Amino acid sequence: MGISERREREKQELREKILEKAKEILIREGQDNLSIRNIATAIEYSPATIYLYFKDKDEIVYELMEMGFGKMTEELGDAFELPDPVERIRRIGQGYVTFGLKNPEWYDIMFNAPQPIQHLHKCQEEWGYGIQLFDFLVSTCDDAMQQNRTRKQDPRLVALHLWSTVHGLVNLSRSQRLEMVEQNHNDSLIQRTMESMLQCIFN
Amino acid sequence: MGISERREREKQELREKILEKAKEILIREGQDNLSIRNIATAIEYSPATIYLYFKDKDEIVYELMEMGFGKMTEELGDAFELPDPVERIRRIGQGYVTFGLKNPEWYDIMFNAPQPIQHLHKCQEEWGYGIQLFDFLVSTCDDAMQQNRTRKQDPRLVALHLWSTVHGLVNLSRSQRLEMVEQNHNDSLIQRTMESMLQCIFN
DNA sequence: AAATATAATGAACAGTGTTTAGTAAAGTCA
DNA sequence: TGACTTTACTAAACACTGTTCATTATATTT
Repeated sequence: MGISERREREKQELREKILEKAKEILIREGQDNLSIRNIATAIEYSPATIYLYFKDKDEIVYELMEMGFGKMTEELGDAFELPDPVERIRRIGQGYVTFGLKNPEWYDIMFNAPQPIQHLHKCQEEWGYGIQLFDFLVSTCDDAMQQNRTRKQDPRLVALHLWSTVHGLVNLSRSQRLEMVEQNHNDSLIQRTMESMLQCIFN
Repeated sequence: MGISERREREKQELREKILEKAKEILIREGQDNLSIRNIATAIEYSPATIYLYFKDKDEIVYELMEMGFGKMTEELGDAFELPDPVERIRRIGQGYVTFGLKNPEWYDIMFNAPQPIQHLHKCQEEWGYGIQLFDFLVSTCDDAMQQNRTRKQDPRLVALHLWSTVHGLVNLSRSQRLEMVEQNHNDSLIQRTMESMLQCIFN
């Protein structure tokens, strides 16, 4: 009988419509306006209906985080496949920061918001995308080390150094702290700082 | 006539009591529970009264940010006066990160929250404490450069590199992203990453 | 004591996430 | 087709949030 299958499909469709509208609200109105009621209005259902498709708001934000990682991975494009490890790191770093500066709402959900992590804890699951990205960075740092492009040390320390810096730069910009200490702060200052870091880590 | 002076004094006292209770709530219950109503209950006045002493909540959070800077400066202690610029940077960096990890609520208000910056915009004022700290860092980097302890370059880039990294580390820890990618993440991993950065910038 | 100036508040507004009891619709079977 | 069951949905409520404003209470001055 195809009825229960159709029902399953319809259920899936509404679930995806909720996420689609949530995404639109996030982009157009920001995280502050991403409320259950606003999503409900957008999909033309009552707020309570959303709870038949998602356990809570954390789960919706978690799904948005996954969408964000998809978007970022897409934008990073072929940077992952560059043969030279240092160039790989450079291009990934630039792409990461550019993504963060151009999509602060996405970035915030992916790397700052507590909701997705809360959801992972509730499900006892791992942060797949994050782990994947960090592990790739660690192994790329290891590649660079094998080629004597950087000092011998725990590659996780180099990876964390890199990640912290780009994360810090994006957040200092997003929180308006950078423009408070550097009036003529622009993307170039951030780019040059990144380059300064790369020059200092690799050779 | 001393009456208007006494009134002024009483007004100041209640204002400070509000901030004192706000601070207590922030420490004991976190930023999420720092609501006007909770403060009102704590000072045994109605919520509306608070608006006779502060323009809005942003102003209260701004004042807490200033308190936080006082607290941090205190904890950094004599690190500012170390004669060796690199040692100065090392100790300030360690103090900064330790403060951030031990006082996430304070740190968040000081370096992440939008409210204090919103307040500064409304008053058309500058971020005094932040500028002071960053400028000190820039000039310390300059000192190190004069002593040939680091490559010749714009000291602002080195300062921003340092700040971004420690800011990134504190935020990755605070947002639980670090423990998601490194199960046995502890303060030592962060400390070693900082040391790795210092080894790579200075000599 | 009456008039005035200051201080404080109750109640409301428009919002938030979430739960629950009850209703409407759809599917099943005689 | 009509009765029964299962599924889908929602109105209303709860306990919150920041903020404003008309009204009341208190303190000071005349």
